Amino acid sequence: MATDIGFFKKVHQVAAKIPYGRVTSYGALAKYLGSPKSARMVGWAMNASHNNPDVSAHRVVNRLGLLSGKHHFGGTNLMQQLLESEGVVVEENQIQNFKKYFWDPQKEL
DNA sequence: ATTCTGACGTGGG
DNA sequence: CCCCACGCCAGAA
Repeated sequence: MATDIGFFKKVHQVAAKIPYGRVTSYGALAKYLGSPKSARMVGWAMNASHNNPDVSAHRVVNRLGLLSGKHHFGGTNLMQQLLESEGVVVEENQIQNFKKYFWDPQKEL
């Protein structure tokens, strides 16, 4: 049923709305979904989002702006390249001016 | 069925 | 400042 939306699906739907050139954190998404302590699941959901072309998992990083999930992007610096191609500055696997690029679903959605 | 692990975050010592 | 433990849910062995 379409009403059977689980945590993963919710994550996918929100993640799919992350604007171009913006990033957010797993915790922020989790919090928006009503489970601030389920940040891990958000990351897990990203793993499942490989089937969802609408979900850009590379725009989701941990709360420090670290590309913690880059190892799941083909195993190379693909994630960083994608971000940089969107105008996001990434250095040492960490997003610079993270706060500036940060997209808060609670605030902007 | 049980156990462990995993793209995290917060809190306590 | 650093280290450890807990919570959360799903999937794999």
